[in-house]
Amino acid sequence: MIDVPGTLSSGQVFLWRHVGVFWYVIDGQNILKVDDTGVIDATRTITDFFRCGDDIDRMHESFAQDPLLTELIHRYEGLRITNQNLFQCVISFIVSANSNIPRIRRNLQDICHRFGDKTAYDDIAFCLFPTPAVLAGTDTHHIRECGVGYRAQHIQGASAAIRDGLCDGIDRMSYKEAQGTLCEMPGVGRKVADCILLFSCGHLEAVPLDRWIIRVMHEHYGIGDGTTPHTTRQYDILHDDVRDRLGPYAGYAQQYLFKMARNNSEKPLKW
DNA sequence: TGTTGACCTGG
DNA sequence: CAGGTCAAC
Repeated sequence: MIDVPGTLSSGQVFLWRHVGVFWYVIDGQNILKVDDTGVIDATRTITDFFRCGDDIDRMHESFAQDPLLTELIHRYEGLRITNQNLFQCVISFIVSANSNIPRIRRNLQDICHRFGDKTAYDDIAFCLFPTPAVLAGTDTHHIRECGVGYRAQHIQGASAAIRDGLCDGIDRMSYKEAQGTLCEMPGVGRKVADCILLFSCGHLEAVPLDRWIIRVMHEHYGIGDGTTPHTTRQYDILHDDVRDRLGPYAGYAQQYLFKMARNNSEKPLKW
């Protein structure tokens, strides 16, 4: 069973709307229609957005020696890792850098409204995510008008790289190979790359080390010092330690821990 | 290789 | 400060 609202609001995916009993998810040039059981229809292709093939039972077993994760998989039962459109995922997490979730959502919505094709589905108006070619051909001055600030340059550069085929065949690359490819794009460092590797390339060993996770790993596991790594080498060392500790489903574990950290935070979450 | 700051925007 | 990245010492 999938916890659809819980998954959609877990900070992996930003462009979704709740209308009546359905959720509509913008995924590149595709719109997914989702109910509480999962994807039931789409404008283009029905994709396995919620990764229904993942062996959740096996994941539970791999967490058996970890009391915290064992508790969290029950508290947040049904939380999934998503499988998103690559380009939209790249831009989403470039936009996320040094920002916050309410603003990330607003920025991405603005990008769709200004540069994406308008369409209708179930008599509801939507704007699709723009194509790489469109954003690559847009002056950074106009991209900035979406409120993304200095990231506009990165968005344009990454769009051009993808339009020119940089990421072709990335699904067949190893974790390290794909990481190297992704990090060639402006605005994509280790953390953003891990988000893309996990949410779009199916690498469950990818663990995005953001401020929240770094804090949790220090406080609950005694790994790292709780401060954000500032060099790639530092990030890699910490990543190896975290991955070793969380196991083969480290990416899932990260998502549970991220959810916990945010839910325990002082301020009420703004969705 | 390691260290330091700047960087758009808005809550 | 916020789900980092980049570039100049």
